Amino acid sequence: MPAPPWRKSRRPAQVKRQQLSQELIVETGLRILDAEGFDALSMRRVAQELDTGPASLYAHVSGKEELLELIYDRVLSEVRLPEPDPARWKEQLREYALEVHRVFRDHADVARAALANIPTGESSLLAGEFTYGLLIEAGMPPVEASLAMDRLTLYLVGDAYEGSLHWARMRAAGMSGPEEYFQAFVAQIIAYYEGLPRERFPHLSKHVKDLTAGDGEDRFTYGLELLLDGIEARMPKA
Amino acid sequence: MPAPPWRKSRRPAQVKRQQLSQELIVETGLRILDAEGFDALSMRRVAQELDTGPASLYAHVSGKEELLELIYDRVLSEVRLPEPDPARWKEQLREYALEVHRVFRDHADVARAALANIPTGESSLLAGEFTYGLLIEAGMPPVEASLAMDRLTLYLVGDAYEGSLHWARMRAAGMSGPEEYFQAFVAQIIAYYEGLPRERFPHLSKHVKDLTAGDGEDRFTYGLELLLDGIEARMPKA
DNA sequence: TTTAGTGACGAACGGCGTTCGTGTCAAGTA
DNA sequence: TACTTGACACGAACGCCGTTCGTCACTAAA
Repeated sequence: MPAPPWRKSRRPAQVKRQQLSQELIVETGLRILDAEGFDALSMRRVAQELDTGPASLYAHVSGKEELLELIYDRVLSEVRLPEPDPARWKEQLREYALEVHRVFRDHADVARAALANIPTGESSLLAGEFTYGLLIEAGMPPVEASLAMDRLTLYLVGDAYEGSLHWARMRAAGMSGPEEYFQAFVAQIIAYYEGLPRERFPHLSKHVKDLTAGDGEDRFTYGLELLLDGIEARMPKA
Repeated sequence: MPAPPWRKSRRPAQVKRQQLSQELIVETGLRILDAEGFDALSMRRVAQELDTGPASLYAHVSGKEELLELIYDRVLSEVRLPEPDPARWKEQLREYALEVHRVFRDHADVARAALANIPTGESSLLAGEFTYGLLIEAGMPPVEASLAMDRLTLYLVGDAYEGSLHWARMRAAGMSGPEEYFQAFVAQIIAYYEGLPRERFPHLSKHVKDLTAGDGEDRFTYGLELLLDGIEARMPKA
């Protein structure tokens, strides 16, 4: 006996629906984050991408905050850690920092979810163990090694965060590539700084060109070397 | 002749209404920021505080983003700058950093509005001129001085940002003072880290106590000295 | 075959930033 | 003095957001 035509079947194509899962949600969130940026990442957007309503996500994730943490740790899992070699602690710390920097650049906006999270995810912990172990085995006192690790991490995340805000602005301005944005941005700054009154801002207005020198990479490296040198100066002599 | 009773007077007490102005809006926003935190600061909340509707603000401020920038610069104006003395550049830079740190602590959440803003406000520019001039006059090449200033600023704001996120958590947990939060927080971390498998995280689990040593102030100072020492090592000899 | 439990999800709540159109009033002009 | 003009104030609405509630379809145990 056929169903009466006015009774619409409730779930037209249920069979093909893939199961929701935390992993699927995290992966989808990361995809949105990479493609459309932090501001576009909402629970509703993730649900839409999965052809469902926002309420469905809450069975697998306690809320947006947890989702962000999960995405962050998922990204950190892309960081490749070498076998620790305390004799080369400085080189290895530098390589580690550059590796994290690279991963953060590939997932620009993930840093917005990162600051002030005590690492509890698997990948964060592994990264922490690597850094901390390296400093300890190189001879640094435990308390100081904690501070050094903490500051280095703050630097990595802080720099990435700043970069991601620039990225967001670029997107908001409707630009396609970093070059275009960078160019327009620098031009703006130069124009503004050159218009400053010389007597009140003698140094800034004199060195406008130098102020805008160096891209993000240069700046990151410079700050990194500052920190590493500072740490080295405090490392007990072998 | 009395007005018909059904026609309610449109503006009951118009006389006493104070004029809106950009300064008033900024000051109100800052008050909310300090008292209730970043997440409580909304256009509607500011308008409410001024006994008006949110639309009224847009005559004086282009939007929330501009409001945040204005508040940020307003806060920076509390930073007191000494007369530059290049011979004492390191001390002065340290004092400057501590002064900024102090101001950011008084207005915890303002750092959330600060990252990635090329300084265009009056106070930001004055701070920049101070820092930059100090490095230049101390003998640092202009390009390198730009990098050093940039990284130092990033550190100041990044640290404050992290602190403000902690503050927000504290508020969300309904705690009253930093001590209570700090205590609960540290206890949580210790418990978690002690539960880690020893074989995978030998260093982390061995030095749990040391990992949580040092309060925010200690950490800030340590990172600051790292940077300053790094800069000093690059400063051409006098 | 009944029951208990779980995941999916439509609908709604309260909040957000911002825009539109209208209303009011003061200053300038004829 | 009468009229025009323009700036400001603001109620209402639009389209978002995160989250919660109650209900429904379905599965697995009893």
